[in-house]
Amino acid sequence: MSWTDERIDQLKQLWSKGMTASQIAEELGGVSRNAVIGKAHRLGLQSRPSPVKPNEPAPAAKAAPPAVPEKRVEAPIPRPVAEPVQSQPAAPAPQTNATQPPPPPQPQIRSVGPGGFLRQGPGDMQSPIPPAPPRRLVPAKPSAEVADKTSLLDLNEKICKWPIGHPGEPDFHFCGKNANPGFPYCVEHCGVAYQAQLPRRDRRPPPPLPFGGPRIR
DNA sequence: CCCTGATTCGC
DNA sequence: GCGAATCAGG
Repeated sequence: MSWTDERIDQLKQLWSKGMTASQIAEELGGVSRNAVIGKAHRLGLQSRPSPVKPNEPAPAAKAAPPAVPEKRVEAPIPRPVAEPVQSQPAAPAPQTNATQPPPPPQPQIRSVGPGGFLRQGPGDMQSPIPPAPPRRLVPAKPSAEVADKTSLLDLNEKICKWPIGHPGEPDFHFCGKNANPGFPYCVEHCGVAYQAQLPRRDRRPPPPLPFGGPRIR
């Protein structure tokens, strides 16, 4: 396997996402953990909490220099703390590529689920699936605001338990629609929750989670 | 032992 | 540039 632009991009994303080198290697396939680490360093990716680091570069144990200290003194700066931290707001450029107008993303039905819900390919999923309800900046009144929301206490086997929003937030609740018989979710959310198993090659985007998407602060 | 990332160095 | 081998901490 070679490091194509695509794979490099995946590496960057997964690495910055906090995945371990092993996980990334497995995800990419065809590369070892070491390959991932090596590439990450060559790319200049910021290293996250590493098990061994805080010390000054110890003498290479391999060469085993008997008495001669070191011929190439690299003058290690004691405290190079001020490293230009490049913030990565994960805001990819618009990429207004005139040569390649984005093809109309047509939801492709992969199969039909037991309850009649339509399975989609992962690539057809919208990024954060259930759009999180508007965030409140101030705590809402517990009573009126949450009155019509399906709370944890309202859950039973007949209603959809798909979470809306994030736990702990005032307006966190559950879908509450009629559940697909035999499933914890309604037909609609079953379509999101249960996807046809596809070969690894086809699995591009990260698996959708039954939440309002990754927490963004 | 397992895991982790860092580093080295032959290719 | 690549990555196996190696190192070293948890």
